[in-house]
Amino acid sequence: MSEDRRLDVLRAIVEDYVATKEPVGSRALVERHSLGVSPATIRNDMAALEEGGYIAQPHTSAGRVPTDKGYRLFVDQLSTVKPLSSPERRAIGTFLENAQDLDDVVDRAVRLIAQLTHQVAVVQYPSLRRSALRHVELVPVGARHLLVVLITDTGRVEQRTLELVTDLDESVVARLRSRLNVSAAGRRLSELPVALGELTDAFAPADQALVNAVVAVLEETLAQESEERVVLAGTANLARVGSTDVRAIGPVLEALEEQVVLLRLLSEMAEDSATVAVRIGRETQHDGLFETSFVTTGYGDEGGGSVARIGSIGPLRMDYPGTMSAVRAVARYLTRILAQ
Amino acid sequence: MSEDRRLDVLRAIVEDYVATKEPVGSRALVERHSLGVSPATIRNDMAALEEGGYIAQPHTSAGRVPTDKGYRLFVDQLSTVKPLSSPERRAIGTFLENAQDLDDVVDRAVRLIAQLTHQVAVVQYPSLRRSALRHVELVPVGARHLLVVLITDTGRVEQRTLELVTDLDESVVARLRSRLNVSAAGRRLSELPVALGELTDAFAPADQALVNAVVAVLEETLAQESEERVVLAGTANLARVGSTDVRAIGPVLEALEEQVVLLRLLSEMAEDSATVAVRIGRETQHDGLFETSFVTTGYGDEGGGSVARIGSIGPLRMDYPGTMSAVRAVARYLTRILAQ
DNA sequence: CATTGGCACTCCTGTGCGGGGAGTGCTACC
DNA sequence: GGTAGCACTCCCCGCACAGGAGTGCCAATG
Repeated sequence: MSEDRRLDVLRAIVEDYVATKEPVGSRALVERHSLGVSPATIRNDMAALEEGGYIAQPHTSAGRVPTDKGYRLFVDQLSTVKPLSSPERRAIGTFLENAQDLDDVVDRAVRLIAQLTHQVAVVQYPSLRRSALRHVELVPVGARHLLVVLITDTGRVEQRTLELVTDLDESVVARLRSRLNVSAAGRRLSELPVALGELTDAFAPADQALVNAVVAVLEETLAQESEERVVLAGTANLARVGSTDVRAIGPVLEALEEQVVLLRLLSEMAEDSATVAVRIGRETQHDGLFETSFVTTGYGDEGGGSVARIGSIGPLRMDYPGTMSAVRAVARYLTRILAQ
Repeated sequence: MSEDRRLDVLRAIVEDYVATKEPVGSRALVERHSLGVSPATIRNDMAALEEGGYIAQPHTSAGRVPTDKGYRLFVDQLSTVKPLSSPERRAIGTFLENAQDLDDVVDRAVRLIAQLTHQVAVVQYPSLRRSALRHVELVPVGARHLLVVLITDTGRVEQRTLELVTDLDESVVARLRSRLNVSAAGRRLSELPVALGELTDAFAPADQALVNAVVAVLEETLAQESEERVVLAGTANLARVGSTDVRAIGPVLEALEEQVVLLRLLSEMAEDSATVAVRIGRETQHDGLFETSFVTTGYGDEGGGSVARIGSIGPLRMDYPGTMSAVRAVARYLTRILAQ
């Protein structure tokens, strides 16, 4: 029994099942793929694959369906990259080119992925900690409130309101503003604490409370993991005809609304060595996503690490090669756009 | 035949149908509500109600179900306000109190509505045009790009990038910034064009291009209807058990992703005279929402007009009184929070 | 004249049954 | 190892049938 053919059979099963959404039998397999052997032979291979846990049958005398393990093998070794069609490439380019600001870019990107993959798209905003600071603005609001606005090189804007115990002195605020921008601009947010450390000493004791409060807000803002934002699109694709029934999509929607779940997955996948990371079924480690797969990749590369991730979530029986190449293509364009 | 009782019957039908999700027959009606008459009498009333288009039967020999028109009558005349339980009130207060900034407030509010109504929640960001300007910031980015940041009194922050044909002169930028803030701060954005009109004259001819560009960006930003943002939560509630089947929720999700549809509805409903506006079924004028109802109300009152709207979308057979009071309660708290 | 009890009628729903078909596993054979 | 044949399993589909809920109508009544 040839080992190679057995893998061919697995690949054929995955492809057919993805295409037809129905368990695939030995006869259909030899008819649709020129394997050069008889159904009986395929049946032997299938028995071996089932023994190995790569495929399973929903019930006796039904065709076979890939298991999580089967998809995993397919993704790791059997799938070939599927290049996008040139109209698709062009569409990506023109669609993203015309964006106005960061919100717009993110919005367009997420819709684009949803449209290309016909699945749920996820785009993570550029991480605060990995961005560089462009500008800090302090805006007094009334006598005892100060609005702190951060602007990063990726175009992200964050704001915080600060409540003070003493009245504001506009000249102190102005000095602090210019100091902050001198010592902080251009730096990674993760390096900020060091840069801000000595700042306090430059001010009169009476004003140090203000300075410390502002510095604390800055540090707190960039430390907050929770400040990571993700945007979704294409959730309507979950309800496509022929998909699983209604009770299956409820838990998925719940999981997607729990941004915590998505953020955990995204950060875990950032550790993967592969450029395009894939989590299949139970690998997601989350109940609501046991029957879905998650394909992500980083964007906004800057000498190694990426600034955040984008991805697509779909059924176990998704078009892995197509999804992977779509996600990667959009990530490349995104990286290029953000570099400007 | 008493007209009053006929309305009682309609109310009972709506309430029972909402509670049981099943067509309600004449016998069940007399058993569950003490109407004091026999099923036969009720049947006569039902025939009249059906004649009037308020109820319908899915098929011969089934119970009756309210029509859009029936729900409308129920909402307009038959429902009584259902006050929230005091734990609910307290939960709203404490949940919203702890918000940090505008994004946080909006996020909490939308989740809160979703949780209270067990439906899809919608929160619209404070309208730019109806807000007052608190501060304008100009941040040079490189030599020929200028980041324009608007901060409103509702805490909303908007940004635009401006591309210039000449190099920036920092001193001109500084003068423009202070001028802008003097003449624009505290004003309604809708009044801005007037205030900005004469600004150009105060600058040297060489700098007027810059001034005009910035003014143009400001005007454009606040004119853009499309800049209205809405946030959703609770979409998983669409897939609750016992709800309509899977093909019914697809179109709804699509409609919800089309923010345009929501924005149109929200602005239409702002015209309604009632404080809490309701759109039932086909009244939404949108295919995807023909089997849903939309309950909204304004928040952030300022002498008449509200600053934006919040609402909840659910099935035709929703708990209208409960939804209406929940939405109204959250709006009140929101208004109070934003006033600070 | 509104109300009521009775009754025939309609139509949905659940269930059991049988045939057809797809697919498998096994065995004997090349 | 690969192949052909064959018996077996089990799903799916259509169908008939009984049960039941609910209605509409009619005649009787206060």
